[in-house]
Amino acid sequence: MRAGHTVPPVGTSSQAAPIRARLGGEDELLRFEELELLPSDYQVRVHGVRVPLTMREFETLLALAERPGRVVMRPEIYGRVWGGEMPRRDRSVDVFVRKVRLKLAVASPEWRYIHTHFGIGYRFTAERVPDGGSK
Amino acid sequence: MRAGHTVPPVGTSSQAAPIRARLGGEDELLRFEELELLPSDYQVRVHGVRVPLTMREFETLLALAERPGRVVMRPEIYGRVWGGEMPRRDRSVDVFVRKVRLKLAVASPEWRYIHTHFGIGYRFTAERVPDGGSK
DNA sequence: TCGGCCGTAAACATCTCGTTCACATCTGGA
DNA sequence: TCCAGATGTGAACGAGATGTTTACGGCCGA
Repeated sequence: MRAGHTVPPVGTSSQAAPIRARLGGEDELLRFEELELLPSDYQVRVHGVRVPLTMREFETLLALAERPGRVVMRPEIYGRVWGGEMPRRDRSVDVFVRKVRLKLAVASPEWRYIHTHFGIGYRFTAERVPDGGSK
Repeated sequence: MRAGHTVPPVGTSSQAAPIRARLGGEDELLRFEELELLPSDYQVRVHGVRVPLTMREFETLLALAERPGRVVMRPEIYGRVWGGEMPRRDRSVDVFVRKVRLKLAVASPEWRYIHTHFGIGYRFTAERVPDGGSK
């Protein structure tokens, strides 16, 4: 599936297309501003420091980060991470998006990565936090 | 339905036919001067900046933008967005056209996109604002 | 065996948006 | 010019979506 995804249709301002560097023909490296994702070994780093995401958290993040700038609907995220149909009223995606948001906010306070689209889903885009994180 | 729509027969002055760029065989991109519509994930952009439309607002806009230069009657818009018959005296379409107009005016002040045809309906056409916005 | 980590689930809190109504303004015909 | 209907405008409300917190139980390594 990762093979089929396309570059986001529009080159948004600060949002750069992910840099995919092939290392050894297997590893993949996704970069978004301060964030570095290494899908091959479930790692996330900021400034070289590891962000302690669990398996599910990482997969949730990856489901979004693979389509930067695009709105991904919950059922799609669910299918990608948990597999199968998303049960009605299931909140798993929301809960894990929150967990990821928290950990990313700790590691990279100046940036906001996951954005909510009401009634639709979530969108991954690196955007600078307005205030700078003083709050 | 989006598949069946044709380029509008009307060769309005500044109104260019929408450019539809297929990306990944799924995405669709409608362009009208500064406006970019991405039906696949409910996004609208002006100069790369996202216009924060809600679901209904987007659908209302899309119902018009899919037929640029043509006058679309309220019942048709209603059926496309809300589904079913439009109740007598219903003002939903009007209210949402206004909301869309406001947001588009903020994002793209130099252009006017939605035009009223009294007693008939609305027409989507990108037209430059005469004065430049100072009214 | 024990303790900590993790995923799940449920409940509560908060926020957003669609709907609806009331009133203002405009249009076109009489 | 006047009137009736159409359209523009602004705001309040409630339902539902999303955010947040907590508790529970299983798993796994020490």
